[in-house]
Amino acid sequence: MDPDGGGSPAVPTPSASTAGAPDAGAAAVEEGGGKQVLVVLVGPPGSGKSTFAEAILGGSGAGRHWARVCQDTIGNGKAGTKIQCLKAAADALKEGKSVLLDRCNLEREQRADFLKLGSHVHVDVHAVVLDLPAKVCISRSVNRRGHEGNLQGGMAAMVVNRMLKKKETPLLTEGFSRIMFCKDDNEIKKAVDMYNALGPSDCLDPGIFGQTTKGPIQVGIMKFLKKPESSEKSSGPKVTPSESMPQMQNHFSKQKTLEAGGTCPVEGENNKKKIEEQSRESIPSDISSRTLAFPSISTADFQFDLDRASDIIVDAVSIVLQKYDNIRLVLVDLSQRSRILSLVKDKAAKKNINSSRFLTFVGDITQLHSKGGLRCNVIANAANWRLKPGGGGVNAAIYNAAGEDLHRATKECADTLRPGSSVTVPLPSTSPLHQREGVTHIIHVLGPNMNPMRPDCLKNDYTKGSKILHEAYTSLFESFVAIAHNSCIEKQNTEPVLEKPVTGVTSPTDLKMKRGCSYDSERTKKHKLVQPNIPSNQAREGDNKRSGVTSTKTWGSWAQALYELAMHPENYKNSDSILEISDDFVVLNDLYPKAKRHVLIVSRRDGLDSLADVKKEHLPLLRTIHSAGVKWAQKFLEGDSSLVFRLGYHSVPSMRQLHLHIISQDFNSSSLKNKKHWNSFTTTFFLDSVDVIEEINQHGSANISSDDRVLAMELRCHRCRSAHPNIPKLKSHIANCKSSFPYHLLQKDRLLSSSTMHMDCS
DNA sequence: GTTCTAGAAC
DNA sequence: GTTCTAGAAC
Repeated sequence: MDPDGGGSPAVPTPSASTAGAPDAGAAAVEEGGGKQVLVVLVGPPGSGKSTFAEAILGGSGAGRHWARVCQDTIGNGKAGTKIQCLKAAADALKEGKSVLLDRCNLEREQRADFLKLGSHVHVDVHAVVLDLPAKVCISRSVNRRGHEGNLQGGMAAMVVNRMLKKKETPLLTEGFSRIMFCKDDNEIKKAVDMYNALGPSDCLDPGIFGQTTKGPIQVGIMKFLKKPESSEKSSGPKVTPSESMPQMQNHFSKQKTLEAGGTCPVEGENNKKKIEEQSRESIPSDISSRTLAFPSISTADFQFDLDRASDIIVDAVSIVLQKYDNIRLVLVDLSQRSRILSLVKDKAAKKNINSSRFLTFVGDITQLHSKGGLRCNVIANAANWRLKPGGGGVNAAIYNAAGEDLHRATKECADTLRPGSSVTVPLPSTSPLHQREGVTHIIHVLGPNMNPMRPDCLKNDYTKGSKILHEAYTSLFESFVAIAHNSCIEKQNTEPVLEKPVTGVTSPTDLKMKRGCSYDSERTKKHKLVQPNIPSNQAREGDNKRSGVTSTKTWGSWAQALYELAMHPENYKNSDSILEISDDFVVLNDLYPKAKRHVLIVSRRDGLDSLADVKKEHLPLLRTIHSAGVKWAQKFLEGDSSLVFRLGYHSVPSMRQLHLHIISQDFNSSSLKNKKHWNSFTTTFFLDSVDVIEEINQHGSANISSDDRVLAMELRCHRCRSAHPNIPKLKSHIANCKSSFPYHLLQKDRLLSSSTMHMDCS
């Protein structure tokens, strides 16, 4: 075989003859003057690393002994680690073998320890970069089945997308003696042939081979996940292709903005100083990665009523800040006399929103750092539905400032945007906006239109308009939280690579994944209800208006089951579902569990229908119930230490009688069927018991800010916050998502696991 | 809370 | 044709 068959200079022949190579073995490797080789394969999932390694292991070879060290398989079913790979590589090298390192190795940091290993044992360390187009890797990884590391399907697309964004091209200065780039299958085959022909005494020429200059990697996850909608079907605003859609009436005057120097409308101080002070006060130093600057949506060209809009902004901000501790939001407007800024500022103050976590800012959103002293990595764009540059206002300004990179990157992510949704676009590092202002992500967001001169005018239907505007801000903030969360995780945890959280496009309405994810959609099985073992004539009816009931909600007969249980637990004591009965509460398995473990602790206090009725005097009861919850969670953890529990109340429960949910966070249950189920446990609708107790202790009542609207929100993974188009896709995702939980859940014992409860998990 | 089912989405 | 959602009924 001619290893250089194609005559490509990228694939050199071994410098020593491969003919008649001596027999294999560590001694032979030394004798021939050739060295053992550690081949560091560099490439994302789907690039063909394993195929490459297998082809050499299975090839006829020239007598060299090879070992494959593969992170996907080294954990014997569990996720492998870099440490395991390092050890296996060191062992193989000690045995005189050459090593094929089969892991992604895309980042310099991920490669560094293996290069150190190579220098310690005096072997040549080569990099073979499987530099195939992103779309090829994504397509392969999405479509493959039976992958060793179980990275396939839609999840794989997101992982590949994310990993490629972080790719750092190997350099000789890292310590490689040789780096070879393979751009297609043909070049990969030549490289395989070359290593197959490498006898124990052969060595390959040092240097770089096959590299071509390339622009920044533009990966297009949405090409594989999203099917572009036809214009007829789109429910978004429709304009003819030639129309432009300016978002704001006031055209930017950049010169003016710069001179304004970004002054906060409230305090006449220099903004830079103020921002810095605030950062020192209560915000961590790396706050820029957790700051979102956003313009007011829909209030300029789309003519949304400013008073209503300001209510919605403050409400949406309030919700997201309650949910996430460690983020900062900045509403930006160009005008010193901005009415929306002053309305929002007043309402935020009235609502006691922490002014260091939410602020208003006068300035140009494209020059926040250079001219305003405000560091933030993420800015929102008031986009048009076609996600095109032009028009006027914020959209034009951001596209102008970001250059062609933004247009290109946006096209890779999505084609259109519907009112009420958002899409995250990573801004290439080549963009001037990235380089000058440090902006790493743009989140395009589209709000409702009230302007009859613009398409899809809602004709003053503020019921619909307000709903859409709220959805737009919620989607924007959730998209931002996903970025901030990932940024936080990346800093904390550099391995294993495949376990890093992923962020995709964050608009459920625009996200159209290909079908094919497996999901067990069996029709509902009938669950056996708890039946009282006494005649039902003892069951009371019409108790809703009994004195002592403070909430005004009326309960249907079906919603009274827990109340009946709490008042007469003795009637149910033979039921398998009842786990414990005390004077204060009854513990039972939820009849329709939404996770592997899901139990309810039902208060027995008459008059407490839901959290809305709870006052300071009920604190001891709440603490008793909480302790019981912790006890039962601990009991379940003793049976299965892999579970993670959350204890909390529904803001507006369906069933009468105060009850605490203890629910494992796998959400692996056939009873979890719809959006309402999911969102009732994973949004602000679910109030953690620890927070409820604290709020009641401090303010005398629970803060029930969420209502039914949050139950209709987009489906997001409770761990990585990625959005999913429907329940089966979501379930398929959460079954595999290994991202750590959002930051706020990791605080204050909101999550109970074998590690937080200091249990022996061996 | 669930079940049922029409019709939208694929 | 099948899958999935959402709203009505209970």
